[in-house]
Amino acid sequence: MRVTKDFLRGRGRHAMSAQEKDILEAAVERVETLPARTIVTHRGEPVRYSTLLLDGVMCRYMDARDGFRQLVALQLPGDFIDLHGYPLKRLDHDVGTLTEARVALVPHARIDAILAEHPHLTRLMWRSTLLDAALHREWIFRLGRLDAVGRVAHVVMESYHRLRVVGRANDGVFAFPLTQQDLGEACGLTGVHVNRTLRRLREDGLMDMARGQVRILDLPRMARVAEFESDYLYLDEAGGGLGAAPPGG
Amino acid sequence: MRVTKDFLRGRGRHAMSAQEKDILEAAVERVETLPARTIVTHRGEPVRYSTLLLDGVMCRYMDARDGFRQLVALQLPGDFIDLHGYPLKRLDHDVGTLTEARVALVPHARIDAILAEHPHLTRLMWRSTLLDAALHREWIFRLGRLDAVGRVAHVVMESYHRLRVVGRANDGVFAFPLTQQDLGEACGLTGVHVNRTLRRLREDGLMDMARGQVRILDLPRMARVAEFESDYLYLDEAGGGLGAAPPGG
DNA sequence: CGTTAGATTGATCATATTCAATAGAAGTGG
DNA sequence: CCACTTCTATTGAATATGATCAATCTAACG
Repeated sequence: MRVTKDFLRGRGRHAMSAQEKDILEAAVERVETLPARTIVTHRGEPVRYSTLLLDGVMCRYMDARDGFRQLVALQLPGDFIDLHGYPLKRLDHDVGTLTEARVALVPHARIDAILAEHPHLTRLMWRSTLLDAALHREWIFRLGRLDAVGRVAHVVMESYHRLRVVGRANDGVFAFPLTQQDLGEACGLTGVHVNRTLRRLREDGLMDMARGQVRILDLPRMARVAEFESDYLYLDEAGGGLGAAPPGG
Repeated sequence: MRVTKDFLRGRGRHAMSAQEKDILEAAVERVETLPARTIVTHRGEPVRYSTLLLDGVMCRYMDARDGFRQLVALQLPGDFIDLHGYPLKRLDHDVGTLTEARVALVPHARIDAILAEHPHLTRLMWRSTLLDAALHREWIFRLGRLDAVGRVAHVVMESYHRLRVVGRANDGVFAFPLTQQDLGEACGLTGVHVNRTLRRLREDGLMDMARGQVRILDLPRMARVAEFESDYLYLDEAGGGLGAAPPGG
């Protein structure tokens, strides 16, 4: 199985030529499996590799003084997690696993080579980091403008759409192995309040989350309470949207 | 005056060679002045130019259903505002001015040329978009984990540090022409509550904001209540941090 | 079958919102 | 320079939302 199979899948990957896929594949140095609930990169330390998540759920987060943490991103299969670390050389946040995770490691030196020789592939990698930035913005909106119900519904909707394009969700059902505490850390809420919020969503027939599985029961109403519009995910639309066709295939 | 004077100033610009500065300068098609409180780019519409902010304050924001808006970024002089639009081709948010603004426009076609020929400069531009992403993450933290006092203090501290590196702030004093309403839209608070929060900060001797000017009176205490650590701004530190020296200069 | 992490519920408290009114500052036209 | 308008800032009272603290309860697992 090719390790870059899910990278940018459904989000601009069609613009990648077969040759470019090979180049990216060859940039992977090795594949590792990380245990659940492990810190992978600490804020501030120099990074020399970027990580492509193959399976599992990881997160990026920042710690507050009171011991609580704030997730700033949820990373799902296909995400080139810390490609940000390539131009930045160090990260401003921690990276960790939530579940056991299988990752492919790409040394920055090999990315240098891609930059020097493959402008179109460079633009795709650049693009993938900007998809992250777009998610960040939506998270800002979520935290700044939505109430608890909206926030929880929003994370769930976002995760659903992202998992669907990489073949891990269908008909509103998907594995979502976060605790209510984790969800709270993503939504700026306490775990207790997430619990009450989930009960509300369940009683209203919008969704249901139990034993690591989410079932969205009413997509239109979920979208409404979450003020969710999927355009910010840049899922492939008719006409593509990446400009010029890729070279070489 | 060269229009790219403030681009990446204090944030990795030292890694740019004289030749690279010329190339970037030449990529500018024209300079415009935009009136205050104007929408520059609408969510979803295709973008063909990216905008370098020379003077003034602009913002990126998203609208909520209830009519309120959430700022997702505050753009200050030297910012290459919507370079994000280059790999993405359309934006997921609106861009507008808060004050009158002077901007330089760079056609995407010219960025294509830079990508094809200047990998190091490409990495710098990529980097500049990732500095935005780092700010986004900090905003998520701010909204998710800080109370009103912390949030307001945090925006102010961030703006101060950013304005200082482009020579627009000194000794804790700087022009900051946002209304309390604007500040609320950045902090996920109502304008009314921003007012009460500013009063608190003033009465506690931390800072003071009036008639478009901020005076930070106690930097250490401001940093504490805002849980502010400036590392995420990637201000130039000893040793640089951009890896290999630039070519050609 | 005990252990443990996570989920659930209740009671109380803190923080920010909402609604409403008033005050002040800046800009406009006479 | 003043009257007028408008936008912004300020304050109060009532309300709503989510946090905190403290118990259970439940499911998964050795």
